Amino acid sequence: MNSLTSRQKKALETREKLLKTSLELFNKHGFEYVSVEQITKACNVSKGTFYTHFPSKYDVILEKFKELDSFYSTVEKNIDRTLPASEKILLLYQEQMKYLTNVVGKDLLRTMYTAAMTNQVEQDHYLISPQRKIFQIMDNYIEEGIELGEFRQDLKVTQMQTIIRRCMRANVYDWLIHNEDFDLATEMAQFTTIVLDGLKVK
Amino acid sequence: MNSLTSRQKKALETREKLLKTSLELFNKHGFEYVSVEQITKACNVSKGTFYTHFPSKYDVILEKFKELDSFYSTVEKNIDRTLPASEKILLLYQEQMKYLTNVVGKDLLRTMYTAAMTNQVEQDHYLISPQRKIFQIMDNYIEEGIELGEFRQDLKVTQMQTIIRRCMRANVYDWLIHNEDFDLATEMAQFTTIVLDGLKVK
DNA sequence: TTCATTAATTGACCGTGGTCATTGACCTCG
DNA sequence: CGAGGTCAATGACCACGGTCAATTAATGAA
Repeated sequence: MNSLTSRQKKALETREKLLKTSLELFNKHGFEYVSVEQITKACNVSKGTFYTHFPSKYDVILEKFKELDSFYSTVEKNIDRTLPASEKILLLYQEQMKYLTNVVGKDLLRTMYTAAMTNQVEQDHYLISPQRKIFQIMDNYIEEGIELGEFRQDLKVTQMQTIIRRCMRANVYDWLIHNEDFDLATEMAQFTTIVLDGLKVK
Repeated sequence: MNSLTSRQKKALETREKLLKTSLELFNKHGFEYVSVEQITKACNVSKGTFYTHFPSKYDVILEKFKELDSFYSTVEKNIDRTLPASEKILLLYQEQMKYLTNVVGKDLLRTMYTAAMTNQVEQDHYLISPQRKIFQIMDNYIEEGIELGEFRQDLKVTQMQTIIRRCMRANVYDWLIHNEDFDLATEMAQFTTIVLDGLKVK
């Protein structure tokens, strides 16, 4: 079962401590205002140690986002299967936006959206990876909507998927660059409704 | 007319030299790979001088974008006035995307989109400032479309404007985070068509 | 038990964007 | 003129994210 050597266990402990402390400090003071040294000092390790566990300061946050997947699975189960695809999509996004607003927060989200542009390294960023649970769920809804004649049939499925995803990022990005807070869930619903309207059979 | 003292003239010269050199170097090596010191050395001034003329490395780029406005005015004149509003909007965006792709380039654009998120300082970033010429033109088209019964009347004008603008940023942002190049103008057209469809009277 | 191998940890070090007290050329006005 | 003020220019300085050769200690084969 637990086939870790004591060395590996210790390393994992260090990693977890760094992760936890980082996120705590980010939440408290904001990502930009927390230095790596501050984190490592709080953990009583050296600066270099941080980088044996995480490729960069940004990558710590990715971990937080990967947690999200389990959340989406829960949401999916609570969505009435008999609803039309477009409404399911709206509901799923609605829940996601609430989560992003209330749990993740503008600061971490901003960091993610920035990293997606600047970290040219990774072939493709998590933000657009089709592996993401939420996209898989969404894709099912879209296929369903096409099959049941709710959506137009003249567009490729992949095109539609791209559009729906882009829709999401559009609202989040705009939320991030507006200092004046607007309600992300509401805006998302409005915008997405219009796009879905454009995707429906006339 | 030219009421500048010789000191002010010299300062302006320095500023222009810095601006020109910066943009040249950015174009040649990429924004991230050009240091402020590199720029100032090429201009035979000290590092500090750069910061008497520009608040930050990013801000140099803003200048480049402000040039854009004259370009939009030209485009507007070449658009057939008798076309429906939705087509005018599409054409204008089309031209903008070409310009961004061919003249501005991914690198500078990415910098802009990043700065919009990170520079919390400014009340509202250029990217969303309603003062931008392109938005003013767009807004006219939208009002026209509503008045002439092309667009739905149940949405506020400002809401529609927000949606159309968000539409633009959505495609640009996605273009920036996809390493795999896609044709920005084409994607923009597809996406915007669908949104405009959702905005039209049924 | 011994000792070469392996991997986590260290912290001095680098280059960067940005700051600011200081300088001195130029401007202004008596 | 000339003195006092102004402001563009300077460059040493700072803090930060990130690197890496050296160190340390756990591991496992003989």
